[in-house]
Amino acid sequence: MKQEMMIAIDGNSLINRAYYALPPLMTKEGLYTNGVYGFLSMLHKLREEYKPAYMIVAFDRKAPTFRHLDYEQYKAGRKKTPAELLSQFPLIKESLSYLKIPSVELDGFEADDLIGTAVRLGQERGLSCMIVTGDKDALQLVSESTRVMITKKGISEFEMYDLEAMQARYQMTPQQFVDLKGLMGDASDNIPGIPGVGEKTGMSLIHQFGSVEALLEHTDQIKSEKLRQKVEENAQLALMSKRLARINTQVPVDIDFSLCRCTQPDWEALTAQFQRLELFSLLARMKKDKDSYGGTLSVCEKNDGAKNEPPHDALFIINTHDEFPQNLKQALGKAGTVYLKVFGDVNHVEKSQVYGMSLLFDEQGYFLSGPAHTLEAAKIICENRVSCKGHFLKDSYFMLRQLGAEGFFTAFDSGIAQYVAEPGRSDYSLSSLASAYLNREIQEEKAFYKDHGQMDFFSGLDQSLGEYGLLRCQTVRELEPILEERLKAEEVEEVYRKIELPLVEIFADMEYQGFKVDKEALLKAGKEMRERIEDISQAIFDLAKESFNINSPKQLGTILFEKLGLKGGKKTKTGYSTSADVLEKLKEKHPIIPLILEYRSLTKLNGTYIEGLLPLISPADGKIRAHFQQTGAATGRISCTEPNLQNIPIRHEEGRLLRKAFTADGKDHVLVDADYSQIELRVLAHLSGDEGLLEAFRQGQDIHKATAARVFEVPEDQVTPLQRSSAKAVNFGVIYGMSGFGLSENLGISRQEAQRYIEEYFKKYTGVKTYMDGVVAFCKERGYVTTIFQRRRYIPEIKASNYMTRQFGERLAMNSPIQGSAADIIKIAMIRVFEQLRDRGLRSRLVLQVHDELIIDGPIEEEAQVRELLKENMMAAAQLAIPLEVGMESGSTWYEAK
DNA sequence: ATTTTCACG
DNA sequence: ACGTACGTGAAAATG
Repeated sequence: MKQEMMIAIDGNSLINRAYYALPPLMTKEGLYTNGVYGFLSMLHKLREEYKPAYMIVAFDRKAPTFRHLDYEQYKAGRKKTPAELLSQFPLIKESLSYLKIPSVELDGFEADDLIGTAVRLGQERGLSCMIVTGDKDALQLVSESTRVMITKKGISEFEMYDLEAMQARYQMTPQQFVDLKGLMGDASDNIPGIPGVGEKTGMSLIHQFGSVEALLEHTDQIKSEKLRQKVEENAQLALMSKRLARINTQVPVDIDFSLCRCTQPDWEALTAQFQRLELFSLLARMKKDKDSYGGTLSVCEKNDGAKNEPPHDALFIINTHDEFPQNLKQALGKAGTVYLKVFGDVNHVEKSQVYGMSLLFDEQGYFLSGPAHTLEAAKIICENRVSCKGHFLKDSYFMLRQLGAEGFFTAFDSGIAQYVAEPGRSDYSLSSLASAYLNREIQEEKAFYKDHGQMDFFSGLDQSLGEYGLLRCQTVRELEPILEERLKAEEVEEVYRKIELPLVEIFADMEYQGFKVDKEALLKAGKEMRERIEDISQAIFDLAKESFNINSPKQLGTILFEKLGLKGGKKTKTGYSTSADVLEKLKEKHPIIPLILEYRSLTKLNGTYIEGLLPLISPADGKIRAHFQQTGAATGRISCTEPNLQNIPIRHEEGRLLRKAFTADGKDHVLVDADYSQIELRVLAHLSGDEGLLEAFRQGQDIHKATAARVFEVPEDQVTPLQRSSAKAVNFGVIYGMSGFGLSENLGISRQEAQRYIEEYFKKYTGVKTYMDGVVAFCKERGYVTTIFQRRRYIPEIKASNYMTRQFGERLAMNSPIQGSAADIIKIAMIRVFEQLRDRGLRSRLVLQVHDELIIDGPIEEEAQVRELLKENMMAAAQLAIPLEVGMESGSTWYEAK
């Protein structure tokens, strides 16, 4: 029979190695986990590779050890363990308890001693032993039946030492290793040894004499006079160092080997723990290797574990020249659910080219080659209201919409699900989810195309695309229960199902519709602008008496603050700030300043809004089709890219004129633009229940004026314009999680003054103050904040040790529920508006959302209906403590409709 | 790839 | 003594 093995691990050593070897990892709750992850990965790998029968982990204690009693300076000067690492110890110990691996620690002893003792006891029971540590001290424990694994590089490379390897590397016995350390000491433990003796000298002395004691007895035989003197002078140090270095294998500790015996973990507790620590892939790995964990496994347990390999669903390729199979038509119509993915080059300027569509339902995969089959299948899916599931279905829907299919029922979207569970991530790709949750590496779509060159769906490449599509569908299917469970656990299912999922097709449709643009108007505006830019540049160069790149903040800073000697050049890491608010203050100081401001404004308009937009206008129909990013903002807002139509100028007339180029789609059409009035302050009034704020809204007051009257203690009809605009800034400040500094910067007043405004505000709106304090306290306790509709945002920053970061976290905690609730509300309104337009058979369409504003393009004859429908649904989207108010304009261009 | 600036809510 | 108002995206310069 093969000898059974015990693995004994130096916990502290391995956690330290893991912590320093891996980049920082943080959960959305703010827990640091790189040490936990690295440690448990190593543990799993060891278990997998060596299949030990017993395992044990030893830890150091804070209390002084017997070595400290011997030598006060033992381990003196060690750096304090960073808090980010310290916090991971309890997490590891908890995990070990679920893994049913005992951890031992004892006041007065180090992990080394406990390991030495455990190994001795193990040997007495006839076990072979393996010690795992990063500390070479343990080499003294090597024996016939014990080997030592020393971490070498990162968390996956170890170096194995048995008697043979020790002989080869050091030409000495394990016992002599203690002697070696007696001579050379150990800087990290502050063990002195003999000054000037390092590994080289130490080893040669050991080779010559055998031990410290023998050396001290025969110092006359030392060849070098200098060395002899040093050894004699430091004889006591050497003896003490040797004592310190010797591991105590006789620690009075009771080790219960029945508890060390490897067995199945408490999977339930371990799963919960690993989900909290977001160690999804490690969990998957452990479950996959369940059967190597020892103990007994019931049959059913064995089957649900490993999910690394996708199941073998049958794959059918339907080529373009094939007839659309009759049986597929029927089966698809009857399918309750289909996982789908459309392949093509998604194009918002030219028409997209569709390669084909992957489907997975009833354990069968299909690849429908070419647009004709794809459209036919899509129509069946829509007509039969088959539940659609996929990853970022918006992209598939967009292409299907272009082909002519609409009316999908979205039942699961893994990208959106991950966003709701964890908004604010930067990567929501299927490959990242597959790797995190399933421990499966899959290619990104782009990488797939790169590997397979130009797609040619009339040839044999369908096979590989079909296989890839099936794999994607399978991966989504496997992610589904995991993500659904997560959404349930986080209580965000409602927001996901009722708000986010219905929006998937709506954004696809809005992208399909696009916004009509008057290209000629843009070209004309651009021409004028470039002429003015030319003139202004000349004037600037004349004043500067040299020409330079005005766009370069660096060059501009040099000209302004060095050559022209202007003052006030402050901030930024790299040099002078030349931002508008700095220049604004210098306006009167030099005639070049206003010119630069004008230059900046014009180049911005021309570069971003004319040159930037022109290439995005579709030659086919003169429309711009933005990309709506449903996972773009951590608060629940959407973002908009390529181009960003959510930041088209409006605040200054010069830029606002560009909105004349955004038009209704044809002479018989009109744009209707509806916006919420003060939605964020209304949300604040609702959330805080502040009587003053609520009353102001109930009475339909000008909210900034009302705030001014209270803060400055003047009757409302005597509020000056300056007071009103200051109060407006204060109101914004409240929403942003106001700081004295921020307000003072914004208003250009002193910090003390700004602080007074804030104090005055909170004195008058005590409900708001109480609410803000409450939401921060809630976040500190739970790690997240919620919106009215229970959307969550985790804010790890709020527990940061860094003051600035923590303050930032507090501002996020104050702002996110407000911004997020407003985002929820307009999203709900969008869904209702979209559905009603469809149900009433209207031809008007949503074309844009700008956070508190919805824009519809439609036939003039529908205008009255659309206006009513918009207002009704926007107002009814949420029942707050006060009514929501909606403003509305319409016109043939966006300029007029706003 | 990062920084600065500026457009919007 | 820090060095900040919240949420985005695009363009241009610079490392």
